[in-house]
Amino acid sequence: MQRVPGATTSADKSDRSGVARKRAGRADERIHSEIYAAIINHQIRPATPLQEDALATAFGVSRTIIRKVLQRLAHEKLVDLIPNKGAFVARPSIEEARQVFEARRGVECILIEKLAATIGDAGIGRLTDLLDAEAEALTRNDKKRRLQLSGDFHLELAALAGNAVLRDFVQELVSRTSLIIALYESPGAVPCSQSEHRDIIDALKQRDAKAAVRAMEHHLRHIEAQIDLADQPSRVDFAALFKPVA
Amino acid sequence: MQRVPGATTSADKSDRSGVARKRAGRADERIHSEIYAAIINHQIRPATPLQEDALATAFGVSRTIIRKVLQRLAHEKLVDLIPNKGAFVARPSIEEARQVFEARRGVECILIEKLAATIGDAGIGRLTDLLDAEAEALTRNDKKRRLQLSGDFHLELAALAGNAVLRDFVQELVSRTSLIIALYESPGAVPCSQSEHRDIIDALKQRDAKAAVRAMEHHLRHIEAQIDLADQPSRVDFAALFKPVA
DNA sequence: TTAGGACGAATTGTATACATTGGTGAAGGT
DNA sequence: ACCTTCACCAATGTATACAATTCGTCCTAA
Repeated sequence: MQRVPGATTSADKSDRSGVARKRAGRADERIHSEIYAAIINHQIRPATPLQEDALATAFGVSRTIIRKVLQRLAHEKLVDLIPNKGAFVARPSIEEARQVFEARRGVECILIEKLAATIGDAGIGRLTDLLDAEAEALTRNDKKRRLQLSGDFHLELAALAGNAVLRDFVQELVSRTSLIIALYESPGAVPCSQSEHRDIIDALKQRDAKAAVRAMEHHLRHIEAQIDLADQPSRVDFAALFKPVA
Repeated sequence: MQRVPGATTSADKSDRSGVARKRAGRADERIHSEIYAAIINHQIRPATPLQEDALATAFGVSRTIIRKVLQRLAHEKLVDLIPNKGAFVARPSIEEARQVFEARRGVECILIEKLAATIGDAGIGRLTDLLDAEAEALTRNDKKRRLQLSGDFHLELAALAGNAVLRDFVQELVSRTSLIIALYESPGAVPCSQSEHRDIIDALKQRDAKAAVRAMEHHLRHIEAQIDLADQPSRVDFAALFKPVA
């Protein structure tokens, strides 16, 4: 399609002449990353429709690619794919949120227990760096970046444990958590994670597995508590509410 | 393509006359289930190429559908998608197998600990039924069915715990385990699971969380031990082996 | 006036045509 | 004889054409 010389939208895309022309093979990778980031960073709200044609023209590819990306995002539970209706940014229910947090407590506590026994100074350094960046974002009141870095912290923990399977699980759980926060966070949410992340690092430094697990569990329960308060903001079960009198 | 009247395979597909016409919308569901089952049941060996055209004609659909299914299977880690080469039944490495088992120990032990506190008689009944079916398959020496039921047992455990997120994790881990077994099981593998599954149920019956966790961990380590023995059966690192003398 | 249905626009679902890649093997030069 | 080169083939990657569905709108009839 980019052989039509007049096409404006695809013009800048096909203009990868001089530069190392990005092979098309990884275009869907890039598109996935961009949409993924936009969802995680709350640039696209839950329930937002993701129309195939609009995205296709926006990225200068055909719907084929977009559909592939949307399917992947659906598998990652960031997108709801409703047959014949379209794709929408996922809108996790309260119950789903509960289960995500329960899963996080389980998986991340396992990981941190393992980490406490195996982590080296390099690993602690990496975590400290993230903590510092988070602190800096806090002082700048950069909420987006804080959320991002807070997720990265957990991601790095998972990566350091050296189990790709569990790392992938945590990645999915962390991104789903981001959606949950977008939906349910109360306006005056307390900035929590900073000190709690420090507690986790401190426990790891001393190779105190018990304390590390306790810190992690407390941290996750704290996050959950902040959203659990807004317990019934959404859909009412009209069918049950307006049950016809028999 | 299914308008060719003589095509036998697609005949029942285009025959949407009398019976409840299978809506095309779920055709990919069915195809996924079939390929999934074939991989899990060891009817297709690891590294087997899954050619798009062949599958498309086999199922009487276009490559579009097949590609969708293959992508999903790839995300489920049952299929390796190699760019410009094709799809192949996944061939998990030894290290990957190790990590899958580690993850299973972590996740399933969490689940069973929760279950010990919450399971009801109905749940225990369901598990017992599966155990009986497994025993019956054992006497009939029906290996395929035993493998299937053994997986179902763990699946049911995960389902009973009432956390869809963790259930999905276990489902993925169990199916990946099936691939691992296909690759690495030693010929004279001892039929283990039967009594160990019973141990787990017994512990659950008595609501003994500690014992249940112990039984589960022992069970999973036992399975892993059976494959771990065949530790270097496969690819040799020729680059390292025949390193040129410097 | 309103219930009901038919048309139409918009959007997704599927199939097919075209482009591109990777490999195999034959031809030709060294 | 061997290595290189090139052309062809088969299979995947991508775009597009076509079919099917949904939903809003408008028109008609009671």
